[in-house]
Amino acid sequence: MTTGGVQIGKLQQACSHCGLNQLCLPMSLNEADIRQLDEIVERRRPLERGAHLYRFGERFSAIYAVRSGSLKTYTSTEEGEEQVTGFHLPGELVGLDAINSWEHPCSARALETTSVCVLPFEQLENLAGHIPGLQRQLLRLMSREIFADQQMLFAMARRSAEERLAMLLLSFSNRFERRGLSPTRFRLSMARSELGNYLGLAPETMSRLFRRFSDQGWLKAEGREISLLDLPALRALAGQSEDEAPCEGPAALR
Amino acid sequence: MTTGGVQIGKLQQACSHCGLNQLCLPMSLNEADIRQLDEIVERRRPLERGAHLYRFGERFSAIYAVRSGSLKTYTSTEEGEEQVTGFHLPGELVGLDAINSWEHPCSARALETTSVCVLPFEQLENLAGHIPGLQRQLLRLMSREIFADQQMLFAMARRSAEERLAMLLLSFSNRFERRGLSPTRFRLSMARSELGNYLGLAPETMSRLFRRFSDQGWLKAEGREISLLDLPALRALAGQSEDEAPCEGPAALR
DNA sequence: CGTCAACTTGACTCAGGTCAACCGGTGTGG
DNA sequence: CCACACCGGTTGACCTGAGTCAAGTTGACG
Repeated sequence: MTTGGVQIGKLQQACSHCGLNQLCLPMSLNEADIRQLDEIVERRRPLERGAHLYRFGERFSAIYAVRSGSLKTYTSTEEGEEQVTGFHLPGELVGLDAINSWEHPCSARALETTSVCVLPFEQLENLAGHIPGLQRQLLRLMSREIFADQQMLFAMARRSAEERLAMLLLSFSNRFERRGLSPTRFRLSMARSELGNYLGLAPETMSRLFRRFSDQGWLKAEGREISLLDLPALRALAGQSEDEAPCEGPAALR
Repeated sequence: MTTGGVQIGKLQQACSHCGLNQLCLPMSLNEADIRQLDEIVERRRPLERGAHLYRFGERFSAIYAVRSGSLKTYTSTEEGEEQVTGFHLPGELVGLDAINSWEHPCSARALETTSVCVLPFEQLENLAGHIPGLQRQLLRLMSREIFADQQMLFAMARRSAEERLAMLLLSFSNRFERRGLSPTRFRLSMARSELGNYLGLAPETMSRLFRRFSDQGWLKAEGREISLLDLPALRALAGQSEDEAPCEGPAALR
């Protein structure tokens, strides 16, 4: 047992036993392929709240899958402005934006105690060349990220503050639901101001929005504990028709 | 010779002779690998201005590389609102956002007479499994797209209308320059209102911005013919420091 | 108990949207 | 060949959603 971000060994959970494997990279791989993937996955001891997984400008060496907890990724300018580019929940990959330049173009920081699986990129690339299903899944996940960013772009360009918040809440709702958790009651691990930053809104605006939403009876918010009380109303606001498959479409919003 | 979108044969230019091959997928492949890539590339007769390369909801079968001309991609809601998600110049790939769902989540339409190379996805995937350099380049280009979308997100969330326009103009400038064209004089193939839509701005605002920019002596605009007269001023506005490598960083903005 | 950060609330401001009128080029059909 | 319509663009007047600033309030934690 050593200090630092040192590997703890492949003792416990392998991908094959991980409850998230149907959301994550192993999705639709067979037993043997998953075993090969397991060979290259490193598991470190968890990050503490506020700790960085990587920082802007660091050399890229691996992509990461969130195993438990949550992360935010953000860029910052010289002037110190910060822009949150995403919140990442268990089963989701981070670091895909660094493949191009081999440098992380943003930083990733734990919002709570968080453990990740480390996927050393060169080995992953190599393995993907041998396992078509893995290559495909990697491309799919990157494609999904592109799509999600475009949805978000649309939201930022054309949607009002209310609509954006509704979309974000539904996005969380869907992402919790996919993991088998309640789609209507969940605890957010980030501050209002971080949500606001992500949506391009001032913290004061967030506060007013939450108030308006709970006055309308659409949700109850006790601090970071959220209950969504009227999904149809939120969907209507977010511009999702009632029957729209909530797992595809705008719901894939990050 | 047949009608419709039929293949015209691999007569003329193969990737190996294409002037864009250092921007496009073949980048950093060797002769032999490029030949294999050439095997699967289809080249159709050009799209006319206004014609669709694909439409929202269509089954995904291939990604496309722009060879000449230009495209816009856009999503539209049931209510008929349209949101431009990108402009695509020669050497750039489109359709990457469809890999995830096997359906195009947006439409792509030619802004002028445009020819594209068709890369049937299953064959491309297969080939990428055999040619590590190809797989890597594909991942790189997708990664770059993710990064560019995030830059754009940042711009939409935190930047003023002026700053956004400056960024977009510099993006075009850089993209023309990479192709060996003038970074300061170019013809845009899209309407002001399409630029505005992309940036989340009303056409009236675009008009006022162009006026303000030319009053300041930063550019001259005669219709769609643009001359950038003061790159440093535009860079300052866009938040790029003078010496910042213009080919990486925010310049990769699409 | 004091401190600090997250969150609220209210008052005011302003960037950019909306609406309406108008201009000039271009295509079209009589 | 001309009249008309249409589209993209421009300009002005006005309005409003959300940012900003300032002053609390609440809650967690040492």
